[in-house]
Amino acid sequence: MAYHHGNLREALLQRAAEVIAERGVEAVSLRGLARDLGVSHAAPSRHFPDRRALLSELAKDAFRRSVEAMNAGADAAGPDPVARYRALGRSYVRFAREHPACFRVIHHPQMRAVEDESLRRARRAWFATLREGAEAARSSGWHPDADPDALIAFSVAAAMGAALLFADEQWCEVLGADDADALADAVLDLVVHRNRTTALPSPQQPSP
Amino acid sequence: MAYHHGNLREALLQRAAEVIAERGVEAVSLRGLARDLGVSHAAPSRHFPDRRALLSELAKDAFRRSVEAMNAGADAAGPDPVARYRALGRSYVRFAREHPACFRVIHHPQMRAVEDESLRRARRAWFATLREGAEAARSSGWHPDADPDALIAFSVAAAMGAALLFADEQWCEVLGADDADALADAVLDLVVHRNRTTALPSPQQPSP
DNA sequence: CGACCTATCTTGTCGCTGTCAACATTCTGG
DNA sequence: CCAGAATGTTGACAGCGACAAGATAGGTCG
Repeated sequence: MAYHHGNLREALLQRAAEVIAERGVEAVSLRGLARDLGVSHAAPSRHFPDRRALLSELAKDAFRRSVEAMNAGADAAGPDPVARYRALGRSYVRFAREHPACFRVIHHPQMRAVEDESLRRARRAWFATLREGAEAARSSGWHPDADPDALIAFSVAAAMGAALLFADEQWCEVLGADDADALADAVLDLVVHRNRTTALPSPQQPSP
Repeated sequence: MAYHHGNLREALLQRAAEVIAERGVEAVSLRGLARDLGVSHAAPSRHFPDRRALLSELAKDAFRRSVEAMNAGADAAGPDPVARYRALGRSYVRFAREHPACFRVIHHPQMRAVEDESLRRARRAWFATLREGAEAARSSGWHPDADPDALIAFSVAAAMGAALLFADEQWCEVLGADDADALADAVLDLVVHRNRTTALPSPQQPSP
């Protein structure tokens, strides 16, 4: 048995993600992770000064991966900005559903108080991705008359709210969603619904 | 000094709400509350078997008060179901902004796992309030062609997302909202925006 | 009045946690 | 090869939730 674990840092992050997925963020304890990995109770402190730092690292990675997923979804949706914007939101909700641990740690109250600048940057990058998508969609006929700031705030609220809802088993049950993915898509259709009060210049759009 | 506190239960709830507003749900500890109130560390256990029970009680009360606020807002908005529905959402966001402790405890991850039946009922009552408002609005011309279940889910997602956003100082800053209340109203306008693809029968509506 | 009962609060204890300090081992670069 | 950095261990301390046993107050009924 090696004295050095070899890759304790990554092992801690991975095991923490498992614990979060199984029993929530609250159930993550540095000592518990150390036990699970067969190292001494203070070993994690060599890689993360405190519990928050570990969760912060997880959150940072979760933001990065969710942005990747959103961009990939948008790219797969083709050139139309509104379609891309819808795919952005859809990808975020899917990401939240497929990676509950990531989503939970991102939105955990404890993470709101963290000062860590790199985490802040990750959060801002996520926001920027959504904002740019919303602005492009607006330029392309999505609520062209609305206040841009309001549209962005609406986008963030809808994305977070939908992800919160559909990543939560209890909420899905309350909503009576047999097929949560389908219901999530229907909700996104309502978000992205083109505002027909003004004529749309863009010629090609599969009427929703 | 009386041996009996007299009204320890209420004092605990009140102090816990203060702590949540100041430092978040995580900062609430039974021992800390006991210290603040000048009683012994085990005194709270006579009124709440464990920490969860205290938070659950706070959440229950928060649900009750938010439903009251929503109903009051709707009643003040007059008879038009769409206007009432919009007021419902607006009142919820305002409630979240004015009572951050209530909102935080309601949506705290730890509260999702609670078995307490009375808490479940309180949550369902909140949901029912929003659902009925959404269904009435639909009957009155709000997205009449959309799937009712999707409309309800959209309503819940938008309400939770908007409240999450506008009850959070950091998010308000990121959104660049000088006047968060005004921006929240603009977001709600986007949510409640009448779908003009179908003619609206109702005669009186202040076009947004 | 006094015995009793119940609700309430206190004291003491246990195991868990995060965090720090001191020490041990392994790895690595010069 | 060896000094220092990186990594892991051991030990300790305070704070926490939770439980058990005992103390005190308020009321009830003889």
